[in-house]
Amino acid sequence: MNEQLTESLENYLETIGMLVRKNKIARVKDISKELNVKSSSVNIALNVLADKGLIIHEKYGYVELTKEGKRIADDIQHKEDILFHFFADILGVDKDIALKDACRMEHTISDETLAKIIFFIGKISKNSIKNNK
Amino acid sequence: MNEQLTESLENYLETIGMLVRKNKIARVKDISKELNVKSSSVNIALNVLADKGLIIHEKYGYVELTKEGKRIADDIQHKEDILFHFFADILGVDKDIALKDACRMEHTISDETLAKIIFFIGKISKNSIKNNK
DNA sequence: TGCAAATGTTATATAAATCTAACATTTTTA
DNA sequence: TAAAAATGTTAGATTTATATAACATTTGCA
Repeated sequence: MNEQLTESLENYLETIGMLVRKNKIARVKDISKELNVKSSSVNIALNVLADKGLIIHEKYGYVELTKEGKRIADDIQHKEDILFHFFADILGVDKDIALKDACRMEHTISDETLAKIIFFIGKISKNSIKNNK
Repeated sequence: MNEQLTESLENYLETIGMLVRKNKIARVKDISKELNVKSSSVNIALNVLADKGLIIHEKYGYVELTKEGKRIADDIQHKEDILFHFFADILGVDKDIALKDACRMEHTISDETLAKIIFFIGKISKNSIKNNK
């Protein structure tokens, strides 16, 4: 159940999660547009994800995340959010660059390092309040 | 001249740089051992790197970095060093995990974000001295 | 110094991720 | 409601990165 997904498959899951949040549904066309790949590529990826039990996709129908698929999608989105916040708001990196970096690093950062970053953000924020800046 | 290398090719370059630093020379066998790939895979990668003008590799001979190859290898190594230092020494991440994360993220972090991290490390260090801790 | 061991290379195969082109189904609309 | 447009799927090709197996060269030592 816990085999490692490729960066590509993680991106598909994350995108499906985002589309469901935004539009209630996720379609092949939307995934394709979002990831800048052809819909034939999307189909192949969806078959793999369905085989792994991470999505449900009936022919010509919408794409849905299973419970496990949603867990993974949310986890990756969370990593992206933390990294983006850290880069853009704490380090002061340009927002476009911060997002691009976060979208790549979300696939490789360990839970341990992420946890330390979250802890660090908390500490920094408290200090800012204490020092009134 | 500035086409983007794959993560795999960057790892080969970086490893060659490390071996030359450590042993004066880099051999196919050592690269293979270091990266945990077969020497046939190393050979294929070396051909690609030679085509791109990043290494010199005469048949059955040692592998050398060109000036441009060395520049790239050093750049990646520098990114790894900064990330490792930041994770391990500033955030307090376990050294093994910090290194593993640094070795993956060194391929995706932008120069801008790296520069902000370097600046941040400098600031933190100064504060530590000022606050005597 | 010649042979065995170590090292390096090439040929061929496989997996992942993408593409184009052809085809199928569904949706929209005249 | 039938034809056109939009969307989805499948087949087959390409690229990258790896592997195994067979072969070539170099090195080290009896």
